[in-house]
Amino acid sequence: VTQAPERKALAFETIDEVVGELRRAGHRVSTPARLVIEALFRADGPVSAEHIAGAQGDGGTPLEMTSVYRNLERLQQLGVVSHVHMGHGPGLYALSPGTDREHLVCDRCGRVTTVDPAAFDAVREQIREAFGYRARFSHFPVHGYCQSCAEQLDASGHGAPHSHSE
Amino acid sequence: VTQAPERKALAFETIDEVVGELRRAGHRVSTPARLVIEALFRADGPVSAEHIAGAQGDGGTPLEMTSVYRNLERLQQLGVVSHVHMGHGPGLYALSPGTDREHLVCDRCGRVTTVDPAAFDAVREQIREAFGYRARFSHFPVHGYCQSCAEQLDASGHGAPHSHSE
DNA sequence: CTTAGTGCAAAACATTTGCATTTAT
DNA sequence: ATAAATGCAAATGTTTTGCACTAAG
Repeated sequence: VTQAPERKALAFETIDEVVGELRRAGHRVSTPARLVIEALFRADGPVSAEHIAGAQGDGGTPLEMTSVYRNLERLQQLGVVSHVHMGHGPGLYALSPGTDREHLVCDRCGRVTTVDPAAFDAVREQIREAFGYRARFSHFPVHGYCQSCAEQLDASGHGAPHSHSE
Repeated sequence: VTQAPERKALAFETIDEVVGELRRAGHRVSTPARLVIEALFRADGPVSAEHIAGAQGDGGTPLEMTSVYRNLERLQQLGVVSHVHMGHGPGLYALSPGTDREHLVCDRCGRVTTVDPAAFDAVREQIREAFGYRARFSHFPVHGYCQSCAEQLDASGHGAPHSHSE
């Protein structure tokens, strides 16, 4: 299933690197800004703005949501951060190449399968050939039916009797 | 690029068919319910709840949003309707197999390319082989970079300098 | 008759905006 | 000193919920 990696867009490895990127772009680096960045580095996957607001290492005052959003926006503009949507919840933010986790969600049973991005290389390549697009399946999860649900549906005749509301 | 179709889940062709499906499931069919269904049949693509509320053929009172949502929910439960998300706007609803339009959106220039679902058959097949999933790329658009943006980014070195905020 | 479905008002939720104040530079 | 970024409050847009009332069966 797994293909050759070939990752390229170099990730930001340290907080200072990101801070530097901010300054290079003419931004100031305030305390909330730094805390947002720290939270992103501390996170082990995409996290919500809310999570970031409450996630200071020191147990200090939670960040203002406003400030979190403004910082995330700024960081996204710089390409340092990107966000994904899982289901209908809030957007989830992560340091840029960190969002590269592909999710397959079953519209019937709700099962979520997380796969290594490399597993999609062949698919991505095919899309590139067909449409010229460099697809990235990480912004939104890939929806569909998992094997067992697909089989059950095939058996039962009609279309999509249930749907996990998602 | 295009593969053999092999569509299967039979669509609902008439309003009465849908009404019948509702009753079969033990639901009553009120005037708002009927108007929502009519609006979906009248629509030529996925439409927002708001659109449906204001879209009666007769220029009567607009539907209650509440009622529209409740009916859409019910219809989704029955598999008659499904919804998709385009960008960060409201959910867009359509009669079930009607949402089968694949969208490629460029994260940089915002360009949206709509392609026939058949164009994705090869990709879908590959995913089926690799993960057992029957993928459906229509619930969320496929994100990525269009050819020209990808080329510009390749040229300029680093990761993702802009992003259309999406 | 019965109760599913409605209408209306209000809440919930994620996010954005305005503006006076703070603060990084 | 200057203007970027904050904090707070209020608005936005989408969807959900509570509840008394209406109407579909």
